Amino acid sequence: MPDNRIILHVDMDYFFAQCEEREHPELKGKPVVICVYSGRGGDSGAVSTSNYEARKFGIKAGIPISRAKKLNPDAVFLPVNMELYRSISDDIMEILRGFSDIVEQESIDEAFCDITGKVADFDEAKKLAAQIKDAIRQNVGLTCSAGIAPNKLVAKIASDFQKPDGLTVVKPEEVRTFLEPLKVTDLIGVGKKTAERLNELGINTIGDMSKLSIGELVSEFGQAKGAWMKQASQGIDTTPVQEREGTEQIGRITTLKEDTKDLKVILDTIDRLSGEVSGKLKERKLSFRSVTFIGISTDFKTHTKSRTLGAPAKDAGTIKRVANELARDFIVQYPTALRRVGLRVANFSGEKSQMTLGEF
DNA sequence: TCTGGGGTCCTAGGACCC
DNA sequence: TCTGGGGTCCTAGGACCC
Repeated sequence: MPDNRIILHVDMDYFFAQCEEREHPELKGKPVVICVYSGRGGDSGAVSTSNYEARKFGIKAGIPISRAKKLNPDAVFLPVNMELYRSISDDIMEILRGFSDIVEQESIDEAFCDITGKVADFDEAKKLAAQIKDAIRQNVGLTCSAGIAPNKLVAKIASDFQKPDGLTVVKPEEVRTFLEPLKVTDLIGVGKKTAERLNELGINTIGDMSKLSIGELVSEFGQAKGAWMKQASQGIDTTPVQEREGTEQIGRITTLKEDTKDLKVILDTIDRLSGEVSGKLKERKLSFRSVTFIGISTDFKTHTKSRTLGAPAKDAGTIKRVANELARDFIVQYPTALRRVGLRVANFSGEKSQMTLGEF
């Protein structure tokens, strides 16, 4: 796929917190912090999202709630309300579908649109993006940031470039100069670990990275990743915008009231999670073939035990039974206290979304 | 100041098959 | 004494993302 495409990335601004501001207008202008409480009592848990007022105090996603409270005790702390966010997300995706034939929802608050067939050039694309932003503001009452570029990789970086309520266009001839000064972690797919290794090699910016040979990158990061890094650093990305086929896995994970090695506590928790997972499977009319037990030890290391069944299953009983066996095996193998336990099913069959026939 | 919960994608080694 | 090559599936773990 040559890069003569026009790709739009839409990213909602501080989504969860903005949803709460919409529902509770009295919150506007105050620092708002959306929290995931662990259930261990008090302020145990982590920050999921915060609005820009809260970010001024250093309150950002991932930090402990207790720390956020020290940074600003007067901020408004709210628990996540996923149902609300999901329904608002659905409304936003509907609007995007009205403007673009191909919409790939990337997460609850982000999507790519391939608007190549909708506009003649990047100037028209910019006008269309402005219309989309208006439509979302008018109909949903939220602001977002948009990025337009010849591919997904650059469009995503562009949407993040000016926030909130931004609109950034990167034309094909501007891609290299746009990327050059940015940090390597601005490339989606380059995280903390990869950045550390790059920094050790004296590579800090995407421009630095593009000067490494493919051979150097491959010998350091392996064939697939190295080759991808060379391309990405030059702003080359040919992955198509595609409707997602449906989810690949469904899981539930929870923090235990206290760290434990007690098999009974773990099995009781697994029973509860099995029920929740099978409920989700039922909604989506899916059968699974593999079950994974997830144990996170007190040192925050993740361990898994999984099993693939000979034939697809869909009932809560099977999940419960297999998960129980896996949990027992796990306890024998890792005689370590657990902080969190989880369950995941995958290898789905059943109501896969239908093929789109319109194109043929 | 103690650290949530939901995902996707990739890798490496071993089993197994032709 | 030396002993192919390719493919797929499964398990466990890791990096990364929101």
